[in-house]
Amino acid sequence: MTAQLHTLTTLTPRKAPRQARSIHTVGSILEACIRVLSEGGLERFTTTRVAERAGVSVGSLYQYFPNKQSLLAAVLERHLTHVVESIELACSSSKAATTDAMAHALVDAFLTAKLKDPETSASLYAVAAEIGGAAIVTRLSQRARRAVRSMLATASDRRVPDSEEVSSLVLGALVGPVQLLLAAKASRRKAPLLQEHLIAMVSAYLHRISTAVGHTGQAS
Amino acid sequence: MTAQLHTLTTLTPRKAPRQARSIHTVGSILEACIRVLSEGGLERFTTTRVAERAGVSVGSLYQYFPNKQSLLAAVLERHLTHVVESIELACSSSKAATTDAMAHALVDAFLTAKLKDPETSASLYAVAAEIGGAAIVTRLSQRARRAVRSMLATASDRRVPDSEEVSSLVLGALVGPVQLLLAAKASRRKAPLLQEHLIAMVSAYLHRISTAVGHTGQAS
Amino acid sequence: MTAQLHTLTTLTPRKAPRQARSIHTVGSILEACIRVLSEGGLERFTTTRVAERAGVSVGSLYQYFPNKQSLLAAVLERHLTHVVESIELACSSSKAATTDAMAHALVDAFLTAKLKDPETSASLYAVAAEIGGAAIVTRLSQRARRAVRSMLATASDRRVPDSEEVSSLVLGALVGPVQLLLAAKASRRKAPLLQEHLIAMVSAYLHRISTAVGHTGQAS
Amino acid sequence: MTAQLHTLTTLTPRKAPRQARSIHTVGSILEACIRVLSEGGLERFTTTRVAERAGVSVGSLYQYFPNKQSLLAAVLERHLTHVVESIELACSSSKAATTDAMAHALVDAFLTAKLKDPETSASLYAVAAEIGGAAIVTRLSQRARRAVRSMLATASDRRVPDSEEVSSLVLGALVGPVQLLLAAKASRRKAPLLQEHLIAMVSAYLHRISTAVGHTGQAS
DNA sequence: CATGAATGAGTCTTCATTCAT
DNA sequence: GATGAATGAAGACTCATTCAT
Repeated sequence: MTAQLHTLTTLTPRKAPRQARSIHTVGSILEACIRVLSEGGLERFTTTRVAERAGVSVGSLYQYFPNKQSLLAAVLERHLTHVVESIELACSSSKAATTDAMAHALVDAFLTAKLKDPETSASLYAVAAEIGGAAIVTRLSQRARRAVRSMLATASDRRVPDSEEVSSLVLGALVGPVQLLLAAKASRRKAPLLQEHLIAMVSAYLHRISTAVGHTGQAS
Repeated sequence: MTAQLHTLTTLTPRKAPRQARSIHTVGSILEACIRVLSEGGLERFTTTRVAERAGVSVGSLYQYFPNKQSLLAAVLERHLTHVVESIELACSSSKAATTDAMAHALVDAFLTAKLKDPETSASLYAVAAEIGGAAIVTRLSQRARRAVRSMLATASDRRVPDSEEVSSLVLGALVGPVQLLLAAKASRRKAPLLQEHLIAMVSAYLHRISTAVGHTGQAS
Repeated sequence: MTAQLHTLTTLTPRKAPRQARSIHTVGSILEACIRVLSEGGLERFTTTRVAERAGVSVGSLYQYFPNKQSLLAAVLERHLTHVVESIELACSSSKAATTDAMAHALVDAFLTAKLKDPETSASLYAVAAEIGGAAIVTRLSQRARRAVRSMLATASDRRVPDSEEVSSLVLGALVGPVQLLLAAKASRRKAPLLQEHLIAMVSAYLHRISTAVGHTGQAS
Repeated sequence: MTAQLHTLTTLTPRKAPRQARSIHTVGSILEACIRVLSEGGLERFTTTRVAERAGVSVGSLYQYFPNKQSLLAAVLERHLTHVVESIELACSSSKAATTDAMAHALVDAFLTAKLKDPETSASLYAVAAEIGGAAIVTRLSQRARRAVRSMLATASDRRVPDSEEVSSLVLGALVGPVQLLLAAKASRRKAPLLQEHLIAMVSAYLHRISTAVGHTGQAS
């Protein structure tokens, strides 16, 4: 944890791996990051340990990542990107659906993405809370918000007010409960029940803030 | 960030400060922790710096706290305890109220407690995500859940199903959006709008999962 | 040899040693620097080795010197300051003397200072040639030039043109031969002969560029 | 700056480049050394960087030079050899001339060689001060001394005592001032003035230590 | 022969913790 | 009890050198 981590050094990978061997190396390094992170948290996350776990030398690690911070950034980015892409997919697939269907699709996508590898998700919270992590979170959550917002604008049954607040809140309402669940390490078992309630909550919220449209719509 | 932090040494303060001077010392140390944390994050959090900021020597610091980890634990505990107590107060004050009033009171209490000192709240997320932090979070969130749950059982207008899930979800739904807000460092400005939406969401959710009771109940 | 050494970090000692113990520590660290430098040159000069030789821990070393570079700077500065002060003393003592006496005093002072501890002098050439070293050399050689210049202005027998060039050249003419001598590791033995020739050279040079004054002056 | 540099492995190029391509490669590597040295000093001098700048792979570099040290040795040797050859040429051209002419020719040759590429000269001082460098300097300065000595023996106007000391001093008197000039980075501008003074000094010195010969000799 | 990915010993530097004063 | 100098284990990162392709 030297001072350099705070200076705005490049966090992007040092060289794009072209050769098959390189790709494999980078891949196993990122895998190792996750493993090391799950095992001992951010505190036990050292470049040496990552290299060991990845089966490469520290030197090789530094050939692809300029510093420790960039490793964490890469892992976090990869994970969040996956989650956001799931959300984006769900959102674009649910365009012109009812708000209930949207709530269902969104919750489904988020839970599936987040709980597929609970260990990874859980261990990345610490990374997200770090100095460099916040920026990544902010950037990607914005992408997710945009997706949600443009989906909501197409709801077939109701007119949802088009505000930044709504998508923020919907996503936040998903993030919070899941985080608490993961912190308690009781993920798998409780997931189905959580899903049901989350859908209820999002759906109810959307009803509450929107107005019915079409021939047979009714207010909440 | 050395290994010592992981050995499960005592995290509780070394001695209960009885004398006035001691109480003051401990207080200023904890204040210093917050300041150091806000300034440089967990990464720049060192015992030396805390002692400096607190105006005491490292030696004295170690007289009251057995190790660095215990400092962080104490700060996190103090903060979360304050938040939970606010929630408990709101919950006990709102017993026998309507679910809408409950939603209002709960959101109010939580937002007030969390956004009073946004810097502190924000910097403690990293601490909470650390290995030792999760336990504290889990423990105190349980206390909060219990408070919410027993409040909901007394709702005057509706019968809310008495499940662990509901209180978890309600709290989670508060935690998530606030965390995203704090991460984006846009706390103060957006707070009122967030409050309104959070109340709407919680209230709508409680309506959705509950059934009306009494002479003038109506379905959601 | 990490990148930090190039950034203009503070090279001044970290804290002024007040207590007796501290003074001793700083002293032994500087002594150790010299020893390490003589033994293995700049290349083998590592903070660990210096600490070892000084009989202190690396941590202590870093309590007094912010980084490796500052150690080198301190040693070089100390050595050159000593040499310059010898020169200044000789110059002020020889004011109003003849140019021959001046040449004699100057050469004497310089040789004595430089050859008292030949190992130290020799090992510091590498340090002087380093990035940070050049600045120190330039600064202190300027001080020496000023001393020489103001001495020459007072010559009793001749009028020496008052130019920057002259003092530069005189000093340079001392530095060069001594450096070659030290590089050849044949210092002690050849010193007396060198001294004689250096005096001859400086004296002849001063005669050549100056004009006689007083009742019986004659041109060179 | 690792330990390997000290093991006394061969410092001579690995194979004599016979083929045109090899010659070119070696040449560009040495050029690259100079550039790298000028840019970042000895500290930033790495084999990777040299290879990069030379447009060859590290592997190729190691085909021609057994280790990093040998690169530095080669560059220093090349530079000093050039300087010495200039001196030798001047000395052999000035045989049987007057001491004044000799002084003039010598100073001219030295300054021209040293100040042609001031950056190179300046950056090589650090190399010369390194462990391996001293030997090269000593060896080549001996060659220069020999040239000067045998020139002085043929002076037409004066009888210069034939001692090792004299040539040492004359050369040292050139080296010192030039080094100080280069360290101050004020090379070009001050060069003419320095030249004049150096000639005056060397010439005056030679007069002082020699005796006039022939029909029209006069004392100093 | 050329390449450049991989290696890992070795460096600097920090910081939690202790303990003599 | 208070102090803060001393400790040294541990971590991030570099770079000379090798060798499989």
